[in-house]
Amino acid sequence: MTAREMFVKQAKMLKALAHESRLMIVDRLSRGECSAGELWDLVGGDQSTVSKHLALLRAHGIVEDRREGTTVYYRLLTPCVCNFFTCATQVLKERKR
Amino acid sequence: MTAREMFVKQAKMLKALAHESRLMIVDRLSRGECSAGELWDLVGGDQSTVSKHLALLRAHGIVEDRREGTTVYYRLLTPCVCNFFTCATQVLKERKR
DNA sequence: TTCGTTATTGGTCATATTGCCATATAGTAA
DNA sequence: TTACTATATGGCAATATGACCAATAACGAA
Repeated sequence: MTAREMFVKQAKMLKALAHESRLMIVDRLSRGECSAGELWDLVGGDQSTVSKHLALLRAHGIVEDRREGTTVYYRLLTPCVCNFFTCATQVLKERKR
Repeated sequence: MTAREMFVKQAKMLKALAHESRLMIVDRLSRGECSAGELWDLVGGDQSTVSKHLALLRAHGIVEDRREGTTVYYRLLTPCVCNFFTCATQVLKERKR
């Protein structure tokens, strides 16, 4: 893989995370599995909008789902995405100086 | 600051990074200061496009510039953004499993 | 089967992002 | 001043993204 291809992949990953609602979802999932409904309660707005955010995260391999009856539970596929929060917090903190 | 506001800020930061060309720029700057022209050579495309990417990074406090004659040098304002690369690499590696 | 609940998908519109062209600005040198 | 180099900005068209509404699908219970 060329360096450029690597940057393209990384950019796609970042884009998949770079949204307020999706960050909320990831943050919540970092504390454990959670149903789509609960995530909707958390994020607000239209239910289909939240579902689409989940679909996007799924498409990028950030979350996985499992169905139990009518309920779909989501969990982080790669818990290390939480490192992004640590990074982002650090950067925002730096900026204040 | 509410949790939501925090997510909004983090999302903006991630968006500012979430582009192939801007990642290339940040990666290059992580190895030291560099002129706009050199960054253009690196990234390719139109000069004004690269300039706009730089302006965006500047607007988000990710890079700083300094002018020396007609040349403008850029550097990372918050070197810790490099942590994002480490994170992203980890996540992409995890996905392959 | 039909009903009710939960979640996803399709359609559409508004807005944001990106890239290129042309132009403008900042600085140096003659 | 003019000419030249290095960068930045304005404008526009193409594309991408996000939010909502409506319709659909998946499942359990009756």
